[in-house]
Amino acid sequence: MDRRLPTLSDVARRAGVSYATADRVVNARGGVAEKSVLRVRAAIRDLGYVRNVAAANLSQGRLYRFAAILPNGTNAFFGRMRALFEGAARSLLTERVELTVETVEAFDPAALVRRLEKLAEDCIDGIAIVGSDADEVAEAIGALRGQGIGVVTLVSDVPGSDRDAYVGIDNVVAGRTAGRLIALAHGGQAGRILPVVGALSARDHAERLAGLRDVVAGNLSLAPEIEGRDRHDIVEAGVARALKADPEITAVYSAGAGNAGLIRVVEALPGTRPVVVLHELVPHSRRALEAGLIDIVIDQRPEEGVARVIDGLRQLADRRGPIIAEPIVPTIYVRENLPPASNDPETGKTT
Amino acid sequence: MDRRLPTLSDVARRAGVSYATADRVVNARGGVAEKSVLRVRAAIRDLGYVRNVAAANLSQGRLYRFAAILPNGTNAFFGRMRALFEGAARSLLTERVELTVETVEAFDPAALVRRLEKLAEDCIDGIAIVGSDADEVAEAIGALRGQGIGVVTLVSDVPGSDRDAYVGIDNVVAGRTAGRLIALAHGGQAGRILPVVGALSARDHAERLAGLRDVVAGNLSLAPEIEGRDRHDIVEAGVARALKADPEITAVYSAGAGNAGLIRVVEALPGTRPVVVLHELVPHSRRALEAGLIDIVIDQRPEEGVARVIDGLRQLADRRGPIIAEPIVPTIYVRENLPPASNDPETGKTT
DNA sequence: CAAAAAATGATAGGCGTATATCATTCCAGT
DNA sequence: ACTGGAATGATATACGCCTATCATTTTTTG
Repeated sequence: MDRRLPTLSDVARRAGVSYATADRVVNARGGVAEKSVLRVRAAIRDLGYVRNVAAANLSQGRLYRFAAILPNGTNAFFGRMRALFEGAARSLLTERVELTVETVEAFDPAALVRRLEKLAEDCIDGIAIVGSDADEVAEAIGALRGQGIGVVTLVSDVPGSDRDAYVGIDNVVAGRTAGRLIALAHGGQAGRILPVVGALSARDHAERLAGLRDVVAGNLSLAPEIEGRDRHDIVEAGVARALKADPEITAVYSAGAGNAGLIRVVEALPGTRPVVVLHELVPHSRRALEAGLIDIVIDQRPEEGVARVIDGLRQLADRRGPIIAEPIVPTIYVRENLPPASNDPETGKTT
Repeated sequence: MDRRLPTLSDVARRAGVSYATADRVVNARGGVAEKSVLRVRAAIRDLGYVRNVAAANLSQGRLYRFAAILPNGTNAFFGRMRALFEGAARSLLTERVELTVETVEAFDPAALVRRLEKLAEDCIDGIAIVGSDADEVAEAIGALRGQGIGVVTLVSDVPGSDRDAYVGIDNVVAGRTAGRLIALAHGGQAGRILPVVGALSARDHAERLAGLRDVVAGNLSLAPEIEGRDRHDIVEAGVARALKADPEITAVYSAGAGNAGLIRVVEALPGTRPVVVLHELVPHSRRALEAGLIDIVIDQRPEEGVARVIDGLRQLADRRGPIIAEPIVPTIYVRENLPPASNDPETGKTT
C-alpha cells in the first residue's frame, strides 16, 4: 500500500553528490560541472525519480489567481457556462487556485477593456474572456500579456491579438458538421436549407455559414439567410415568414441563438416539418430534441472548455511552456444520446 | 500574486481553540464538546478555510497503486485504450499515483481471475478491468472488494458483481443512437437495415441491437443479423453475401468489431452504397469516414473513460465516498467533426 | 605556485497538514 | 471537597521540496 517513491535525497546519494548539487541540477540553477549534471541525470533515470508536485507546491506556497469574464444577460448558454465556472471555482480552492467569475456588459468592448485594466492592477495570474472583434480588446490583451498575465479567449476569439490560446470550437467545422448531417438526412433527395444567423456581420455566425456552404452540394440549395439578431421573437417571425413564402424548404440550420422562437414555429407547423439543426444544448433545445421537434443539436461542450481554460492558465502561470491548444470538436446530440440532465441546485433549472 | 490562504492554525485562532482541537474537528477524531465544534465550524466558514490537499498528501506520504487489466491481442480499440492508460501513467507519477497496465488473455475468465488474485496479494489500492459475463469474475471482484480494494469495470460490465462502478457507455443508448441516425438518413423513406454483430450471445452486442430495434419503426425493417465474430474476414464475407442476396438493404449497422472487412465490402460496391454506421474511432474507421465510405462512427470516448477510472479509483482509495458514475455518452462522429489525428510517438500509428 | 574562480558540501528554516504524546483544565457525580 | 473522566492545550515530528547561506574543496589561470 505505501511503498516509498525516491526523493531528491535518494537521487543525490545515488549520484554521489550532495543534495545541494542535485537540487542545482533539477532546478537548473547552474554552476554545476558537466560530469555532475550527467551523474545526477543518470541517477534520476535509474531510480525513476519524479518530483513530488504536492511538496513543491507546498514549499512554494503558490496561490493561483484567475478570473473569468463572461457577458451578462440571460442567455442560456452563458448561464450554463457561468454555472460551470462557479462549480469549478469551489472545487479548485482545495488546490490553491482562486477563480473569480465576473460578468461584463455584452457587446460592449469598452466595458470589457475597462474591466481588464482593473484586473491588471489586481495582481492576477490569468484571465479568460469571451472574445470580441474589437481592436481595443486586442490591445488590452497585449498589455496584460506584457505584464506576464496569461490570457485565453473562450468561445469566441479576438483576431489579431496575441492571446495565449483560444479555447473553443472551430466554427467552420461546426458549420460543416451541420451541413453533413443535413445532407445525410436528405439522402440524395433534393432540398433547400434555410440558414438562420444572429447577424451576418458576426464572425462566428459567418464562419458557420461558410462551413455549411462547404458541404452543401448536389441538389441541395440554400435559401436566403434570416438575421434573427439572436432574439427569439425576431427569429420566430423571420422563420415563419420564410417557411410560408418558400414551401420548398426542407431543412433549417440555425447558427446562432434565439432558438426558442425557431422551436415555436416548428411546433406550430402543420404536416411534416423540415429537418432542424441548431447549436448549444440548453434547456429549451434539450426539450425540443426530446419532443422530436428538432433533429440535431451541435454543442461546443462548455464543460470541456472550462476545464481546458483552467488547465491552460495554470500551465501558463507555472511557466511550463505555451499552451498546446487542441481544438474542441463540436459534439453532435440526437434525442437518444443526450447526457443526463443535471439539475442546478441553486436555480433549480435543468441543464 | 501570492496572497495567503487561511490555514488550520488561523481557524483555531479565530475559533479561540488550540490547533489540536481544530484538528480534532476537521478530521472527525471525536472527543470535542459540541460548542467547540460549532465554533470551529463557524471559523471555517468565516475565513473560507479549505484544506490544502498538497500539504495533506505530503504529510501522509500517500502513494496510490492502481492497475488496469486489458485484454491482449491486436484489437485497435484496446490498443488505443492501452496507449491512453500508459500516457496517463506517466503523467500521474508526479501526483504520487503509480498505475500499471497489464494484459490478460482475451475471452478467458479463468486467466483474468488468476491475475486478479495475484494483484490482491500485491498490496494494491484499486483495479480497473474490462468485464466479462462470468460468475467467477464476479466472485473474484467480491473478494477484492472485501479486502478494501476498489474495483471498477471498464467498457464492459460484470453483471451480478458488486464492483464500485461501471465506467462505459450504455449499449442500449448506443444502439438507439445508431438507429436514430439511420432513421434520419432515410428521411421517412422505406429501407432495410442489416445488423452486424460479433456474436448474438455477447451481451454488449445484443444490447446495441435491442437499442436499434427500439428506434426502428415506420417503413424501416431489419434484415437478419450477421454474426461476424469480430473478425474482419468473416464480417467481409457475411456482409458481401447479405448485400448481394438482398438488394433492398439500405443501411448497415455494425455493433461489433471486424469493421475493416465491412469497409472493404463497401469500397468494392458498385453504384450507391448503403448508409453505414459503426462503432469506435480507430485508424481504419477514421480513414473510411474521411474517404466517404461510411457515414457515422459512434465512439465511446476511451479518453474520458480512462480519466474517469483514475479519478474514481483515487476517490475510492481516499474513502471519499462512493463513485457517482455519470454514464459516458456515446459520441457521434461524421467526416467533418473528427478530432485531430494524434500520432502515437511510439508506434508511429495514427489514432 | 599562488591567487582567483568555479564547484561542491553541509545544513537550516519554511510551507500546511497529519498524528501522536503528555500535561493540564474543566465539570459531573458522589 | 474529592475523584474520574472528558475536553482541551501545548508541542514535536514527519512528509519532500525550495531557497539560502557559508564553508570547503577542486580546478583554472596568470
